[in-house]
Amino acid sequence: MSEALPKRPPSRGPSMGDVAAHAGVSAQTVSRVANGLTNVEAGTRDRVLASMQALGYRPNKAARALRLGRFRNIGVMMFTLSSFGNIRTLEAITVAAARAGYSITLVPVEHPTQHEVSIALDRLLEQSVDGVVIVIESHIVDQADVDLPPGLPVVVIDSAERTDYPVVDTDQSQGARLATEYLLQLGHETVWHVAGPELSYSASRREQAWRQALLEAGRRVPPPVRGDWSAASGYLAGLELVESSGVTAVFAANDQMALGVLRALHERGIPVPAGASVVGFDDMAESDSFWPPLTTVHQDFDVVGRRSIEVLLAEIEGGESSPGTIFAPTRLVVRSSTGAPPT
Amino acid sequence: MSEALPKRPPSRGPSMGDVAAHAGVSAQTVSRVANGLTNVEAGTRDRVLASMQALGYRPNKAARALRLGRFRNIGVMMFTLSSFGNIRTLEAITVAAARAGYSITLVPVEHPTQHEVSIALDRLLEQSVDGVVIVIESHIVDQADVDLPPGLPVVVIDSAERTDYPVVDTDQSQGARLATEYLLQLGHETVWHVAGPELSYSASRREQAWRQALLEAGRRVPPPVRGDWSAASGYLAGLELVESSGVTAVFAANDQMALGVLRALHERGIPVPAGASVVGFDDMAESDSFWPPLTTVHQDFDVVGRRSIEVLLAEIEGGESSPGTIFAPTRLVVRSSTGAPPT
DNA sequence: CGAGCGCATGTTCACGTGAACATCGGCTGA
DNA sequence: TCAGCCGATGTTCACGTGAACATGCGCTCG
Repeated sequence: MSEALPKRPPSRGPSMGDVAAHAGVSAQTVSRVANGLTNVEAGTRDRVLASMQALGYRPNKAARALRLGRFRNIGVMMFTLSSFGNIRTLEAITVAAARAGYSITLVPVEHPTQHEVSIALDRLLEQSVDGVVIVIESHIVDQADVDLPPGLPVVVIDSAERTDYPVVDTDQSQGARLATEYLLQLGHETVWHVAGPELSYSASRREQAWRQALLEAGRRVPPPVRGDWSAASGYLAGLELVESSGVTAVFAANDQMALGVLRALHERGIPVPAGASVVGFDDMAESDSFWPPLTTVHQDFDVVGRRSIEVLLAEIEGGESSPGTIFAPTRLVVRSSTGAPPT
Repeated sequence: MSEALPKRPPSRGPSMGDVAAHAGVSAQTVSRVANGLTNVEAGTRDRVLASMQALGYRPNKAARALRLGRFRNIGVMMFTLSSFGNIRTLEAITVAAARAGYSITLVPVEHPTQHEVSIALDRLLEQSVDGVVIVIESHIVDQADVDLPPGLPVVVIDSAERTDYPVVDTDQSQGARLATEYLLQLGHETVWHVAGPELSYSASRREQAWRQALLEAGRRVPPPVRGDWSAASGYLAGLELVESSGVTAVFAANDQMALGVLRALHERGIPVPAGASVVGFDDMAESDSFWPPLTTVHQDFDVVGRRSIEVLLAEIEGGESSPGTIFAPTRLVVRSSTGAPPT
């Protein structure tokens, strides 16, 4: 928190009053024109528009927000921009919000600690936001002793379990099942798993579905190796898996870790997919160019972003809160990193 | 632009007046406490703080902004979140701004056309922003017939040439030279280049420096192959390069395209680095896990983000505009994708 | 032909805040 | 003892906007 010392007067632009004086009408008429109301005579409207143009008038959002009690602004709280999923989600949210005439205020959380989440949430609430999208492992959000103001519309992404807020998310379970079953179907005896961090709901849901799919097929469930979503952690996990014997199929909880696994396999001279198959999750743009191109579970982040904003706007503008979870389906994208097990 | 129909009154939170009444003081005293002024008796302050707590008071940012003419908000205009550089820059900007007590409003530009840039800029100006960071190929910004309001503080990233605004950027030329000279030093006769899109200043500066370095070393300058930053375009470029004979060293204008080049080389059975060397630009987190791990030019996006905000805040709070360019230095990260040319 | 209605436009006011100025009480120093 | 001053607190006001209400004009219809 640094101090702000306003050294010079913050030159304000022209106001409605200025435009009104220039056009020879009342401020209210300018307001009507600015808001596109129809009950203004064409000639008057043109005159006002001309004056706006001439003076370079721009409506003052602060004044409008103060008057209306609405800001047309949505707060987004996000832990990191390092993960592909978060980035794409943010992009989708931003675009969807912009289309609805809302802007986005992004609040970073540098470290995923309760304390920092509380701080960030606090800062978010002091912003002028009509609603909030939280894209953070909700384990942390749950633990954080923050009480969201009761009236504040909220949507949570990458989360579950709590039923008091609407949740929008990719159907993690379906995707993980897709990946696991595909590998089994190729003839692999079982499937190893490189899991995401413990704190992440998406990670645990993917892991759970992987386990479930194996159990249902009556296969052995090997112990999962845990990473932190990063390619580096995937590499480490890959090295560990290579040590164990009999690993023929690996399902990594995201593409970045899958990339690390691929590296480990290459380093140890294991050909992919001839020696081992690898499947990722996310379908990031680059996974097509991995070596070999990665078979992965495609997530539709655009849908997640769009639906989140829809739900949030329904809350904001309609007042209808709809607790519950909306799932976006996934699909398997088969490329060259998967094949039959070595004989 | 959708219509907003406010169906229910936007429940407002408690105001200073409410807190004042609750604490038995005047609204002005509440204001003083809220702003941390010292001329309030300890007992009074405690009473006010208790009342704030009790009522769940949060200062209304719109009212404050209206009163002060300042918003503590910075607009960021960005074309895409698909490029690693943009993402890291955004992250750095967000963190730096948050540290200074500013929030970030993100405005997306879906397609890099003049028209959309104008629209976006317009929308940004209607937001309550104290300043703007533009992270867009400035070819487009230049062409767009938008006149930024004269008083508005602006910083441009990924740009150059125009001297009326401060520009903060990575030292593209230095980085490209680093990469090219390193490859020559390894014994390669010359260096092929996979360039970025024509519209990008960073791309053209990297290309220019690559050319310059070759010329200075008295080497032949092969025709550059142009991509669009994506791994897919890098793959295509790689296929094209593989056709030409005598390609032993490739400098790709970013890591994503380098990844595509690697894929093309693998596909054609050319070993890296034994058969050909590849260098990227960016040092994205994953490049360490490419196969083989990628030698690349490391950009310090944190510095770029931080310096941008510094310059912008100096403009906003100090009123000192400092046109000119600030360059952040790069460094070469040598990994396993480079080696001596095949004999 | 005049009462009344609809439509364009004007006037008033409050949204929540903080700067400027006003007030009030106690304390210092000649 | 009292003028003067300082520090805590209160009062007034304007920031730019849009809702609610007021005005005034022309036209329709009985």
